[in-house]
Amino acid sequence: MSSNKTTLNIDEIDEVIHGRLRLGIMAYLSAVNPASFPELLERTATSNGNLSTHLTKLELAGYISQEKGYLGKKPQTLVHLTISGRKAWITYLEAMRGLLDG
Amino acid sequence: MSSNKTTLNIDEIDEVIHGRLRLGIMAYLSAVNPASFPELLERTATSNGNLSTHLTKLELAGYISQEKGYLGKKPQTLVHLTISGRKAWITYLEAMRGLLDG
DNA sequence: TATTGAAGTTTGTATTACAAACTGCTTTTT
DNA sequence: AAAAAGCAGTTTGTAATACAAACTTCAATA
Repeated sequence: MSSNKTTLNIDEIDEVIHGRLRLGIMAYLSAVNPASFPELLERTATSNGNLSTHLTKLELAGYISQEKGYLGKKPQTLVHLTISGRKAWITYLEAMRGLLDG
Repeated sequence: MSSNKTTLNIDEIDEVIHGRLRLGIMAYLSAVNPASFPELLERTATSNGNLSTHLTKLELAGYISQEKGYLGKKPQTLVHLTISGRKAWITYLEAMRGLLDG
């Protein structure tokens, strides 16, 4: 069994995904994949520095990959949700729904 | 309108509630109100020090109140979800559902 | 050729999360 | 009766986290 009467399963909540900004990134990527860095910047309304560090964390966890290429002559990073990332997202959704729906 | 095309509404996610342990506390209190300190300790499977500090945060936000009394001769703190806390919980649920159901 | 600008990264700081250590009271053991 | 153990919770110290300011690099424009 995945949960019992004596403990809430908050330990099942993946902290890498749970962080507010990373949650936004993952939610967006789950719908739009890949997405560019500037696109994520606009959607999440954060600073580029902050976005960069959080993308690095997601990348280290294996949930996204960053494809550094060019759009014309401008550098453009495309952020891809990986297979592992999509699985983690599904798992996160289930854990949260379990918690939120009581 | 509460959301538009250009931004995810991650700023609507209440950080006081979103923290993993506080989320567990709030979820539990939304079903069992009030709950005792030892009861929360068991359900959340954390240390008493950590539970104490997070309860203080929730209290400062006005989401819970701590009623210090006695069960026989043992001190017992009962943790109550406040009206404001329940409202904030509902709001949080809606924000998260919006984000997760995408 | 200087200046502006876009696309990111690195660095510094303030906040947060967590558990170890502590306090105070009660019950049990010797 | 004194010491030891246990329950209930708080305070304190440290490691990790989040965030934006400052920096880097290259391209387009004045």
